[in-house]
Amino acid sequence: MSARGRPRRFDRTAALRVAMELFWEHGYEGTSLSMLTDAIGITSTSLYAAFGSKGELFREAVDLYNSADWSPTDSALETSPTARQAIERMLRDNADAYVDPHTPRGCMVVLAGLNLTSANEYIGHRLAALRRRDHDKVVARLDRGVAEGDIPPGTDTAAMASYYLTVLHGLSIQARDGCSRELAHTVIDRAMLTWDALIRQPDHEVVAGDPPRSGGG
Amino acid sequence: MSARGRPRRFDRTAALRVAMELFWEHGYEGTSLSMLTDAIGITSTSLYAAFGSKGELFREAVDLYNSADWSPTDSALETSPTARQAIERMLRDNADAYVDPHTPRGCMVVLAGLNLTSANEYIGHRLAALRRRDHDKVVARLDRGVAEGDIPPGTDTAAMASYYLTVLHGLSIQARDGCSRELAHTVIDRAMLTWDALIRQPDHEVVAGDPPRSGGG
DNA sequence: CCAATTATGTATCGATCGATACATAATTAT
DNA sequence: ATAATTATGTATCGATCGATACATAATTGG
Repeated sequence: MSARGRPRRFDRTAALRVAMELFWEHGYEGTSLSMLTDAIGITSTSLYAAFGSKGELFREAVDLYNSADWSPTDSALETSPTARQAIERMLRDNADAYVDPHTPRGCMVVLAGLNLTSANEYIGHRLAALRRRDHDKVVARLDRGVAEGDIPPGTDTAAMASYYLTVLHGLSIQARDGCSRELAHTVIDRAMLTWDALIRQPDHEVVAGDPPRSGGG
Repeated sequence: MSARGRPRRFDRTAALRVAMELFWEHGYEGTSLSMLTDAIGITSTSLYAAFGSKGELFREAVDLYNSADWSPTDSALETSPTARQAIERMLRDNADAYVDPHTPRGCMVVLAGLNLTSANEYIGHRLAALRRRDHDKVVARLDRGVAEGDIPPGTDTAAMASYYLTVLHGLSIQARDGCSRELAHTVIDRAMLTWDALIRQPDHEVVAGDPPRSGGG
């Protein structure tokens, strides 16, 4: 690729990952250039040459965070056979990621852009747009459930999506506050009770849906 | 009180409220001294003379936020006759505050200390301690429900509290993302279904609890 | 070898951060 | 009136913010 010129002395991908974890933990404005350069082990000159600016670096870090390896949401929604299983897997896989001891706690998209100076408000808008996209994906998956018959027609899928995303976003705060994996899954147990209470309408048949798990496997 | 000396030319209480709203909206590090002095209309000298430091000012702002006027949680938990009504009122009154157009959206205690430099981590710890205190209050109210008979003995009140606080914290993010008051209450409708699914055990009588509201008061 | 290209190292930019020194104004106690 | 006390206004502190200028090192293309 970049054959010409003096070769880069550091691993750009590894550096991006270090930056992602710093932004993830401390947020955009809570992460300074000196924190980034110290953690990566390069000078600010090299960082700017490789990534352009702090805002560009953050954008790349968010892209990395949202890539398939890091974000279990897409695969949970797409591969689960029923809408109920899709929601539950989305919640449980994300919860596992939120309390993973190898990475900062909670969701970067939720947590990294909340405390911003006016000059950097666009960062918050970008992350809010990503949350809106997740909301739309959940609604689409629920609508697919309606189309496929495992959700009764007439169900307010938008409200249902908002409810489960509220739980998901709340779990980011719980994770930041140190909650255990077990407790997170117990919370999800309770959140899934809503599904059974709402979807099992008296005049509708329930097609699929596994029983609520108790522990969290 | 402060009879001696030159009288203060600004309203300290009003200034504190302005500071509270700025910290509430932008977080601790997202609010600079110049933002504070510009919004209040005083010089940094006067601000330091009146409040000591940025950290002290923030502490007073959090105290104001947690005072009875601003925090409906305590009154909801204490005055509601049943545990179910206490939880539902806590959620609905807080949700109303989160989307109140006269104040920043969401909960200051949840949102203001998430993106911090290492030097200011104590701010995050202080707010986390307040969230833990809320958790303990909810558990205490649920335990009281067990003692008074409207919750079956053996109920995992700690898990129940974590669940409802997860929903409450998630509503702060939803509020930041612009959700309507109606949608917030619809989310709470769904959250309260968990109560009925868990508390109405087949071998236990339900003593109290109003039916789930649909719209939101 | 030489030119072109790309990255690095040093040193620093102007702006802003939170915080203060110092002199002055306005009030009360005596 | 004078001293003591408290607040204000001006001007600025050292540190850090994100970002760059400039010279040098290391590689490829010719």
